Order: sequence, then C-alpha cells, then structure tokens
Amino acid sequence: MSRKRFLDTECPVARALDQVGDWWSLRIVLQAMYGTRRFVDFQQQLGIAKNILCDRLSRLVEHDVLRKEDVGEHGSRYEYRLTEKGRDLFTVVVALRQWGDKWIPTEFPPLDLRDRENGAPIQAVRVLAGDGRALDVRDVFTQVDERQNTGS
Amino acid sequence: MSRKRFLDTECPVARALDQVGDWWSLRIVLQAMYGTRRFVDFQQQLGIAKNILCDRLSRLVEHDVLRKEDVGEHGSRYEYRLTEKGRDLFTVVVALRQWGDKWIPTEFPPLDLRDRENGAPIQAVRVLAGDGRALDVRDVFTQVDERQNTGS
DNA sequence: TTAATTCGGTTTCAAAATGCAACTCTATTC
DNA sequence: GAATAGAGTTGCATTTTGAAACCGAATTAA
Repeated sequence: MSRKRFLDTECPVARALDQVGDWWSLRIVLQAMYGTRRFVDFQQQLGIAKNILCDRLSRLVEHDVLRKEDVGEHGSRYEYRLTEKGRDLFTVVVALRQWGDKWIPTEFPPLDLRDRENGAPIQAVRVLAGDGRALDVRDVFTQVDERQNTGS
Repeated sequence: MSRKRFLDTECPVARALDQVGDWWSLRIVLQAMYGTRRFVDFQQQLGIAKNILCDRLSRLVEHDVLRKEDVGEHGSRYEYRLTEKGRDLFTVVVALRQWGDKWIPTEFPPLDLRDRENGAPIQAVRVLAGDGRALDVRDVFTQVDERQNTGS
C-alpha cells in the first residue's frame, strides 16, 4: 500500500503535514528562507539525493509553496523561490527552531534570530489569547459543535 | 543507505525535525494533545499500522516527548502522555494548524481554537520583535558570527 | 469456569520510498 | 573544441511502510 496521505481531512494540521510534513520539505523551505534558490545549492546544503530533491521541489511547486522561475535566457537555469504561502511558514519554522533550541541543546550556542531593524533578539513565539495572555495546550478547546470529533 | 538523520547539526530546526519531523510523529503528538493516551486509540484515530505506531511511540518516549505510564495492576495496560517537552510543541502545532486553515481550505469550516477561560478565539501565532512588531521572514537575520553558515 | 475479547504488541511479507551512482542534455567557460 | 556546470533521469540496492496474521497476558461475557 502506498503511504497514507491526508488530503481532505477536517483537521488542518493533517492537511498542512500532507504538504510539508515529510522528511525533507520543511528543510527545503527553511533553506529557501536562508536565501537558497538553486537546485545544486539545495542539494549540497541539505545533502539530499538529487532525485528526491527533484520530487520534493516539484511537490512544493505544485502546492504553491515554491515558485519555479526560469532565469537565464533560454531555459536550463532555474530558481526556486518562496511564494507568500511558503513565506508564511515562517511562524512554523521559528516555533520549531525555538523548540529545538530549548529542548535539544548541543555544544553549539543557540543561533538566535534577530530583528533586522535594530539587531535585537526576537520574542519566543507563543499562542496568545484574544486579550494577550499566553496559553498552554490545556488552556484551549476546539469548537467542535455537533460534528463528532474525528481527527483534528 | 538508511534515511539521513540530523542529530548533531548546528541547526535547531533540523534537530527538531529529527525528533518529530517524520510522517507520523507530529500527528501522534497532536492526538495526544486532544487527550488520546492509549495505544489502540492512537491506532484507530490515526489509521496507522500497529508496527509503525509502536516504533513511533518508542521513539517519542526515547526523546522524552511522551512518557509511557503503566496503568492497571501488573503491567499490560499503558498510557502514553505528553511530557513538558511534548506539551511545548503546542506552539508548533497551532502554527501549523493556522497555516493549514489559511492556505489549504476545505469544505469544512476552520475548527478554531478557543480560550477555555472565556470561549473567545485565540490570536494568530506570530513572530514578534522585542518591541512587539510582527515580523516576516525578511525582517530577521541569524546571528552567525565568525562560524561559517553551514546549515541552520 | 470456560470462552471470547481487548490490549499492546511482534512477525512476515509485499509495496513504496530513499539513497547512490551513472548517465543525459543544454549552456557556458576555458 | 574540449571541459565543466546546472538540472535533471534512470537503474538498482537498501530501507521504510502498510496490511494482515499471530501472540501472550488480562479482562469481560456466558
């Protein structure tokens, strides 16, 4: 059987993971956020096999996370660039990064992100209530109404 | 060759993805956040094969994202519960959920999360500067200092 | 008090997915 | 004019995944 996909589920997390939840996609998006645009650069920086990279890039383009642009006069040179949808994964990536820094420390010092405006460190990403209180998983519930709570 | 892992990289995102970046782990964590604790329930709610579930649960326990608790008198009934590290993935999950709701809409209405305190919807998760401005991927840079920027 | 069922797995086996190396086909550079 | 680089394919071996069968302990049903 083929790998399970989660295209039409009611659960938005599952739908999101369906598009970027495989082993490589988010890493590719991350590299793109660092400015990588060329096939070879993705390949070298990530150490990913070319056929897999090819497949992932196509999938990301298909899902409108990346856009493939033809640079160079008559074909054969391309750039993969983030779309708005792709750029909007920034929050997810930063949340993951902060989680990694907090819970999987290494010998390396945490490479913190800084505000380009003034060089100051950014805040920790948090889930906030309407009134600005920081919320924990136990402080929220899902509006499930009459439908039964399958997934999501 | 076996699947590439990213255990000791300088990049915290890669380290995070190494622990929860496979096809199932974040889904399991999500279910756990919805209150699922038993093997069979994970299995049925996710539609995951038992051997894979078994493997993923062990990995998550090994990485201290879940804790395996022995309930029932002398073994043979267990519960998998989120640790603090696991609960702290809440931000990541909510960010993903909001991204999914925004960019991959379906016939289902977005199932919004609400504040248990007062039933009000929560805010969109955002990356904020020290002074509270919302930041985009282009508004930040990484403190890379003298080391070369490999990965991260 | 057996018998059936549930829980939490392990085993087996076929079908993907992955990684690697070699190869291709344009351009561009030496 | 030959060599190299970019962006992929193709073929093949290894891993991972998924489905279904099986298993042993404990719990429930008859």
